[in-house]
Amino acid sequence: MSNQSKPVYLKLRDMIAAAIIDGRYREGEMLPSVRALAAEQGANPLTVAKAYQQFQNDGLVEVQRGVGMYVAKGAAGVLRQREREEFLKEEWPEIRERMQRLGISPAELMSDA
Amino acid sequence: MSNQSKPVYLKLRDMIAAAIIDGRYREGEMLPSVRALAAEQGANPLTVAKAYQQFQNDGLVEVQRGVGMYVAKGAAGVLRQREREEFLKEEWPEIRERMQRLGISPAELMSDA
DNA sequence: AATAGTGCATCAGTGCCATAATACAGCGCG
DNA sequence: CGCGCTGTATTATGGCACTGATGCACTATT
Repeated sequence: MSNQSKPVYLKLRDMIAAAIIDGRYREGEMLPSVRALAAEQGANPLTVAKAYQQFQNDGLVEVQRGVGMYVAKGAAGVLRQREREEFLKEEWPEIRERMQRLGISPAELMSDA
Repeated sequence: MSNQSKPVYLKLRDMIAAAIIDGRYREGEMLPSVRALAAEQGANPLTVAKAYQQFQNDGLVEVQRGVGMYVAKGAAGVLRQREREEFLKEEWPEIRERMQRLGISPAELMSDA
């Protein structure tokens, strides 16, 4: 679902958020430059910048102009907590309702790791 | 998630599909007319027509020109089966991965009815 | 100073979505 | 027939989000 018709900058945003939460981008470390990530992902630098901007506004990354962007202290925790609440409050109720409608029992989903 | 920035015609499509699966629009029964549903939902008749069209192409509703549209026989089953497969194959893996990342255990969500 | 790397702002182009205003075509009923 | 209800086709238009190209401002390094 997330890899289909979703805007590129949102896919990038989720990708970056996941990397921060998972610790692949560690706190205090430098993030990939706009141009570098753009080249790596085959996207436009501006699109990548737009993805980064969301984190700047929330203070989750600190910008040093002419240098680069760094993961702020505590960003991983804040991000995980925020997404957690968002998931439980906004997304899960609809998912649950949908499963109920489609007759999908929770048991059959728990099997694999 | 489904009620946010999604195009109107897709929201209507999902709404109608849910109604058919739940049996609120029963097989053989007449669907709300394009104009009626448009007025009820505060949407444009053309947008409603666009939503209905998806079902016509799949033969899930039968059109009697000048009369109205009827839910085809077996539409509910086909629809539920199709959405079921789509959910299990496309959506659930990503949901599961996300839950894992956020540290949400499936068990705590399945409890209530 | 020169250079190359950062992020950022501005402007423009493109495509999808939604709407509007009509007009047309088929059916049922009085 | 005449009226009113169906769905459908056409064309045009405005809005909005996404994407993109270019150039500028800033910093570190040499």
